[in-house]
Amino acid sequence: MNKNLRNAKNKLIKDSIIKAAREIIEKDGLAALSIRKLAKKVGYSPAAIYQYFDNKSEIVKAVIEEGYKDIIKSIVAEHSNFNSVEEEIRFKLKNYINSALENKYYYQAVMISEEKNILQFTAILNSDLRQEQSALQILIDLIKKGQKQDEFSDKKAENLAKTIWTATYGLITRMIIERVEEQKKQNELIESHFQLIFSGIRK
Amino acid sequence: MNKNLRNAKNKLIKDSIIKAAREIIEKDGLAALSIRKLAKKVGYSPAAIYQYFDNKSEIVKAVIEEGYKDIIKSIVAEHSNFNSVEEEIRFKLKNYINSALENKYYYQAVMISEEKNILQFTAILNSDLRQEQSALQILIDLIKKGQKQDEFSDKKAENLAKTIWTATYGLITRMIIERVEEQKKQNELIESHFQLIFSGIRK
Amino acid sequence: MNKNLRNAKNKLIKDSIIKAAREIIEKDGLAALSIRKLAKKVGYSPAAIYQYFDNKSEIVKAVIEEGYKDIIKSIVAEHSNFNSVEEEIRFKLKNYINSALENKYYYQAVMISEEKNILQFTAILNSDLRQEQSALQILIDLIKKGQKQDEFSDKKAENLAKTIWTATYGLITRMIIERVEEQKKQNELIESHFQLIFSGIRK
Amino acid sequence: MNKNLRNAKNKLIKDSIIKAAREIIEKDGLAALSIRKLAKKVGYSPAAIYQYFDNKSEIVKAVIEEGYKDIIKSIVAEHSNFNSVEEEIRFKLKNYINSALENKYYYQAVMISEEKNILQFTAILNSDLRQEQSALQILIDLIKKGQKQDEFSDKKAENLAKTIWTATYGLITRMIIERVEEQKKQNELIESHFQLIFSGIRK
DNA sequence: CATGAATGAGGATTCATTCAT
DNA sequence: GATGAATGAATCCTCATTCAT
Repeated sequence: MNKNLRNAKNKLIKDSIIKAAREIIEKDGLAALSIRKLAKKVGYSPAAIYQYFDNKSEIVKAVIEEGYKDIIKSIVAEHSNFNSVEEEIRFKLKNYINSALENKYYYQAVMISEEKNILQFTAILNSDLRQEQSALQILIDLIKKGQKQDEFSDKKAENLAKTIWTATYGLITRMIIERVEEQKKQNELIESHFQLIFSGIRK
Repeated sequence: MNKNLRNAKNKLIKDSIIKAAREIIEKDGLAALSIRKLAKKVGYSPAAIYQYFDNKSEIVKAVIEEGYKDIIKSIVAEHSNFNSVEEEIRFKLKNYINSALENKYYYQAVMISEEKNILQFTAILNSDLRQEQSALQILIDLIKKGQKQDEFSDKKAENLAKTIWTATYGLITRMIIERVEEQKKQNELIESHFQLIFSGIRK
Repeated sequence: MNKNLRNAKNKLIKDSIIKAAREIIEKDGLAALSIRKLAKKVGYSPAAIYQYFDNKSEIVKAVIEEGYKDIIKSIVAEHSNFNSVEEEIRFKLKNYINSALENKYYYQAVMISEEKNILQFTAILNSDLRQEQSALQILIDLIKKGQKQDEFSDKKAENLAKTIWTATYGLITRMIIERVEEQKKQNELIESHFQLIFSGIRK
Repeated sequence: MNKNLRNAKNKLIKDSIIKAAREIIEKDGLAALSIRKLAKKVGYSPAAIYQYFDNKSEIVKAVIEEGYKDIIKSIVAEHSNFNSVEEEIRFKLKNYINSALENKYYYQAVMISEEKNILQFTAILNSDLRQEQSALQILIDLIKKGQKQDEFSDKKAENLAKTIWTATYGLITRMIIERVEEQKKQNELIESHFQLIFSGIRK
């Protein structure tokens, strides 16, 4: 159908805009994203952008949504069999960390933003802001599972999850800012991080 | 000497500019710092600012350089007698967290910076960058003390310190970004954070 | 005939565009009329509009041309029996004023226009421009009637009519611009206006 | 003094901006006034304009204020001895009308505007909007004077004044729109207008 | 030493209009 | 006939920076 074709084409262009926006953010930070720069990168006039998005903030939202999905995927990623819940959480957090480190500046730009649009995806602590709770919720569920299996101690799962999450965020961010890029060093830090966490919650 | 006098005066003015800039950053965030606003606050013309700093980014650099010391002070602050090393660490970290939360935007601006001059103060993980290791070193020393007193388990003190530090940084940063401002909520999160850490290192 | 059919259809669409434009003007003022808004309202694409009108100003012209007749109708409206000519004039002017106030922005757009096509309908003073003199002529005739019946003084009827007309136009326009919308206030002003006029022409 | 000189220079430029703005308005209407056009006309960059005015609306306000003063002056203009209040009012209104006709488009642009900034000067009917009531107040005072001297009938002075004013506004506006430019015709219309008014209020 | 004046570049949007399809 | 896509020009406004004075 003609209409389908058009929709597809439309989506293609939308995607190319999002991609360009993401690249700008990754390279120069969220603050550097301007419609003009974006349009130039995509090869359109600034006005043309508005045919695909209502305003800048819609673009930002789309970029984040799109991009955050990727990061979240890493934590949702199923894996056949784990010997313990700890192993499962380790595996998922590791995935998340790697995924974040592969998109350093993008991750940072996104996580630092105080725009409502974005906080709705990134908020961990403030549930008033959060809309999609997937990431945190998954962690909470896993902890509860671990508690049921008598693997973890009986602290409030939500608090544990939040704490683990902020701690992990801190680790990732410092690694990015301080340019810890050597695999070995990264792994050492991550391992140390996990050890602290899990000796903290293990029974 | 004439020259000395001039230098002194020059430094005085530079300092007043830095102070004003810091206040603006703290009040409205780094993005809100403009030369015009700054000049107005200092009582000079925008052009005059350029007699003391080459450009805006020099000012930002100076502000940040100038001020991390304040934040660090909070952790050095001596306090007479503690019943345990844990108590001492809790006390100092709490001080640090409070100090950071009292200077939210400023703290964030400082900690996010990737300038070498600044990383020299703020780097936790990358010892190549760090020059003055005070903050981290204090924590390492405390952990070692706790280990000697058989209070803490025998993991590598430096790694523990780094992990605690990045975790704490993560907590602070998320509280700032997500505007967790209620005292009660803050304390709950901080307590949860401490519990995880200390059950992780306690013997 | 095919051609006739086509023409008819064409006119139908043109009319729907004009109608939509008029509604926009009436609702938000002439300045708010944009092709996009118009197209949306008619259910066409902006580009389609250009198949029926060369450009925006043609549309505006058409809207205005189309519609003054409506306003004029209000003054022609017959009414059975009046006790005096004054009463009749009052009745008709009141009708006219109300009709104008019900189409505020539209009325204003029409009356302000300096297009020849439109002045042909709206001109009061300049008889060179006026073609259809209905509105003014009616007033002139009424005044003459009043003079014959010894109700009005013997000034030149045409001048009186023009003066009454411009005065009424002034009243309406100021009420629109200054948003005098309360019925009571409107009536008070209109009554005061009539009193001045009629004590000016009564014998 | 240096400062005085600067202030004077500053005022000169401000005035030149106002003058240019006024010319644009007179030529193409208020809607055509843009900062860019204005800057070009004055020979400055758009940004420079903002050194003299905070924003566009301040400019518009200044233009009106400045210009409306001129028009108002005409009505305030003292004249030695009048034989009657009627004569005085006639004289002042005549001045006002002439002054308006000398600045046709400017007058129209100003009087048609619905911006609060401007209505504050131009509002006649709606005293909520009006701030500087000079023009209307003068007329009210004159009417009261005429009533005291038993020259005018005892209708409510404020209503009379408003009615006279809106009527006069209507006359002026129609003369402008319909391009009644011949002196003789203008005078005839004005005279007819005055006759209606004064036979309406004379005792 | 200080500043007022000036600017170019850039910020987000909106608009009338065109043109290939 | 109709439209989606595209654009250039315009809107107001802000900013860091420069320079003559």
